[in-house]
Amino acid sequence: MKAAQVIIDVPLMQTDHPFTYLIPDNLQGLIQAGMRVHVPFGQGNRLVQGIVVELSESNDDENLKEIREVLDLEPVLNKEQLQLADHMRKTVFSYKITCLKAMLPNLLNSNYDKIVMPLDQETKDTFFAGKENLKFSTLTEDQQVIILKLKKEDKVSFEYEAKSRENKKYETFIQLEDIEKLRDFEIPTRAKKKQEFKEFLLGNPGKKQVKEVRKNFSKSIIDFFVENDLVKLEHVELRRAQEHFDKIKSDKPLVLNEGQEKAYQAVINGTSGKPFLLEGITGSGKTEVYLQIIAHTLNEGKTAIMLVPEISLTPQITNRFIARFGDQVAILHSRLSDGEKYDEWRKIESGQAKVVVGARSAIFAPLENIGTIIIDEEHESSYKQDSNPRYHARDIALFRADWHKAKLIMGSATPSLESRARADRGVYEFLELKERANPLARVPKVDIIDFRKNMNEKSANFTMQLLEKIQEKLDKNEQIVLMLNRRGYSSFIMCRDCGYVEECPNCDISLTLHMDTKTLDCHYCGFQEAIPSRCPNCQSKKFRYYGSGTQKIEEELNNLFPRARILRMDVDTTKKKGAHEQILDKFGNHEADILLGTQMIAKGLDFPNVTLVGVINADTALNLPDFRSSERTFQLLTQVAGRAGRADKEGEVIIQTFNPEHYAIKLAEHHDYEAFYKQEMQYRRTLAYPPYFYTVQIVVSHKNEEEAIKKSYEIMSLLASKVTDKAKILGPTAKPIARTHNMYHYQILIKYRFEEELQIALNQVLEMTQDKNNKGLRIIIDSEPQNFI
DNA sequence: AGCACGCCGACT
DNA sequence: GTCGGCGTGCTC
Repeated sequence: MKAAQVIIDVPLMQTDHPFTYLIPDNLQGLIQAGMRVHVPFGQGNRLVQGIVVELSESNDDENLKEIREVLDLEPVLNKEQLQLADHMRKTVFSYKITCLKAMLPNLLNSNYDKIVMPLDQETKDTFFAGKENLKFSTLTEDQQVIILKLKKEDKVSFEYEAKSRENKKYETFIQLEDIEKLRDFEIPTRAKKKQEFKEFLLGNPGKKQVKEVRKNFSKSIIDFFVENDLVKLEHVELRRAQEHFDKIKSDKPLVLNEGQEKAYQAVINGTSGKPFLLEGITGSGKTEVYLQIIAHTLNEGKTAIMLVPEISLTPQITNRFIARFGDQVAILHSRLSDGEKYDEWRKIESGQAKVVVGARSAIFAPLENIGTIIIDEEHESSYKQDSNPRYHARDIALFRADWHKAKLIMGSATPSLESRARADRGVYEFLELKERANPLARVPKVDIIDFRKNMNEKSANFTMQLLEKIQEKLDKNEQIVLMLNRRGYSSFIMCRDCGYVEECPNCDISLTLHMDTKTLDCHYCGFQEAIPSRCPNCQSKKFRYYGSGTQKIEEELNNLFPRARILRMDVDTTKKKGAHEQILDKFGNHEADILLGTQMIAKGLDFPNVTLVGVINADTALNLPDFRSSERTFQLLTQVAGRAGRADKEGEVIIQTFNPEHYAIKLAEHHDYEAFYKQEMQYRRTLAYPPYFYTVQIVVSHKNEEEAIKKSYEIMSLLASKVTDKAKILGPTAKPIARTHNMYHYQILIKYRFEEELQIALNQVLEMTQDKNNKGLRIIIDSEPQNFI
């Protein structure tokens, strides 16, 4: 009999393989690989969603269950995506279903529920109050407990339900059927409203929104005309994020300068099949090159994906794509609602969209015939997903570019060392943009101020130099961007008498002070409490705020420059949907003089009136226990520095630091990426870090600290026995934040070059979690981790 | 995960 | 003597 191989939506090691289901007669011929189905699973035959990965033949098996229903008319995953999932399963150490689901919009995942039905009259009359059935999920927790008891007593039965959440938005339109027929249709003169509607229709024979018509005419009037076949109602599928598109004026390609033209030609004429690394200084006009490459791709009848880091996915950027390519563009944004994401997904899937602009997950866009994939700001660590499946968009891009024989372009002003090194070895083709696109815009002047030598009694956060510059720019009515490097650095509350610092009860970190909500928050587990009025330890009232959160700096700025208008942009002020854009719009319209924010202001903003960029604390990230901290600091400083003086006005940058001699800071002063690259490579070589070595991190967590330690040593020796002596195993060590969510975390880092057995060994480690004497053990395997904190 | 089967303590 | 607690194991 015909059967299908189905991957079940139960993300566990034991179920991480295809299950065989028979295809019942009524579904014969309807099922294809890549479709979603509902299948009965387990002894209770509860319905779960699954994805058909293959059709097969079953010879005898009457032990197999049948597929209950198909959710799609067409596959939602194509052959390429199914293969990609296979590839991911081998490389990212997460379950196949998790990989598959990463490629689908959330709305295509089913919700599960149980319909409860009473089996005897008494139960029906009492608990069900006469109703035929109840939805399990609508009951309170107490009621659910009662139902489970009734089930045991055989007084109720369950029917399992699985429902796709898929929903499309429709708009109803009125369409006039036949104008002659309407004209001849007689309406009694007494029916004033109907007469009026007839006149209205004759005057406006085109298609009209029911929503609009209903403002003047009631539903019964419209129904009367529908019943008499004078008009018909049409349900038209609507795209939820559409309105926005219509407002953007289209534009024309700009003339490329020599450098841009060279890069453009190299890409479109390239035949080697190698990916390109485009290293271009800030303001060198990379985006215009991308736009023209995409235009070329579209001319060839192919499609394109453009990846941008989430924080740079601002209207400023997306509008440029919409202006150039109009309705062929689909934007995938993490701020979109599930419905909006689903609409964009379908626009792509149907072939209507040819250019997809989006953050990390947009790399899975269901485009056919891809000609170009571009990854902008290639070095951004946000391209690596830090939850399952832990994929790097770059790796997915390599797979897809290979499959489609598409051009892959990775661009950055400060490429990741991994990519830059590959360009050196000829794995990537190296392209450079050395001039600014606007020849009038000069490279900003960068001043490094040594914090230690320039203490200021007026302020703990600002040197005199920076304060004077701010005043100077304010006097000239020019704008200022101030960046607070908040990584590993935030405000906490400490008792002056006994030194007590309030810590999270679940995690070993101090709580962060939030003045706006008057609370202490844990940034890891979300724990929140009111600021205590006395020290919980010694009852003293002398609390002091330490550290410099943006809120604190804002307050200080308000005192120092009472007349300056200040905008603050950080996680707290951008939580709300659209808040991000609002703040930037306001600043762009010069409704504020100073924009104060965390790293999010460093990315891709372009404000011509900004002539001063101040970095309040350049080096807080430098001290983090992460081998990429220098690289990150250099990238960040180079990026913010690029924010100053992009138009005709000269820009100035002031960097305050405690480590003025550090190469990451000194080389940022001269925007010297190549020198930084050379120096950092030496350091990576001596310490055997990427790009000289690959890394894989194993995090072992358990509620009980001893258990966590014991298991991590077990895992370490298992792995040690499988790798060659060329691989280096570090740890196990406690994670920098050893406890979060009431779990203890230990990590092992393996550095290696060629280890054939490693992948198999790591999968064995994953299987260990399933062992019954490893209850409560959680293991995360992260290949090429981006963050070590 | 979620459900069934199965083996031990406190109740009619 | 039974009810129901949750530990153990399986899911096409």
